[in-house]
Amino acid sequence: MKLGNMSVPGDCGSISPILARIGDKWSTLIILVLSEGPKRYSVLRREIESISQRMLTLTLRALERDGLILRTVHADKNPPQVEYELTDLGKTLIDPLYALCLWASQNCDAIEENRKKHEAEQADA
Amino acid sequence: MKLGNMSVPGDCGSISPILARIGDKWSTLIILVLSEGPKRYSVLRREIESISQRMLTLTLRALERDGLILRTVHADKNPPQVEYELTDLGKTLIDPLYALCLWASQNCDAIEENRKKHEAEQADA
DNA sequence: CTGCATCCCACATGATACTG
DNA sequence: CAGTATCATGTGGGATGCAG
Repeated sequence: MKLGNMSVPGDCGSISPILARIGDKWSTLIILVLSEGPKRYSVLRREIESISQRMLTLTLRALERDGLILRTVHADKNPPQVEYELTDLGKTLIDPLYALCLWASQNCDAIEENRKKHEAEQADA
Repeated sequence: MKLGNMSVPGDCGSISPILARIGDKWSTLIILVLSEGPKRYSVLRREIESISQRMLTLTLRALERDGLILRTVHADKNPPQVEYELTDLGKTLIDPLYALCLWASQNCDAIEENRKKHEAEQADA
């Protein structure tokens, strides 16, 4: 795939699935939250208010499977604790993801505005 | 939301929907393809092989609604032509998106490997 | 050529309840 | 605390056919 002057090594068919994973509803959020440092399961749940227990578990597993996060069980503790943290690979995702986040926060107003404007035009027609 | 030393203006509740939009299955691909320049509907269809007509239209409409792309109809032409291009707002997305793409292409092998390794460990247990 | 409408199914996600 | 299991559901997305 090429992008203007830039070119992406590898075909776009191979990056699309990756994009799908990190772009899914929760992965990005989880990675960003974990970028602050290791967190326990319950902490993640609290910080990502809207996520359901189920999806938190599923997403964490998927990210672990891909080697983006590390899951550490402290079985000796009572109550039991499980800590999640980014792997080195996972950490390399912080920067690009943060850039995207920044873009989103900077432009969400503009998008919102465009949406309203568009609705208004629709009403005319 | 905070990310290590960095902090994101606005709460994460507001950026999540944005991330969801640009992170959906097709938006990223379409934006990247359009970053090469304006394209006609049929051209987009050809370049993004796996997309269905329906999803192409739907995604284009959504992106247009958000002011990321511009839709221009050349009604005078025969056969009719419709051209899509990135708006200025849309163009600001290229860089962060490209960064992500680059990451994906650079690390998809590592991820693939991790996945296999993980499966092997599962088999042991 | 462009693209809308309809049908339809699979899957992703949510809610709730239960377990070690 | 950290999950798992089950059920219910909404939506994404493909196929097809029609229209301007």
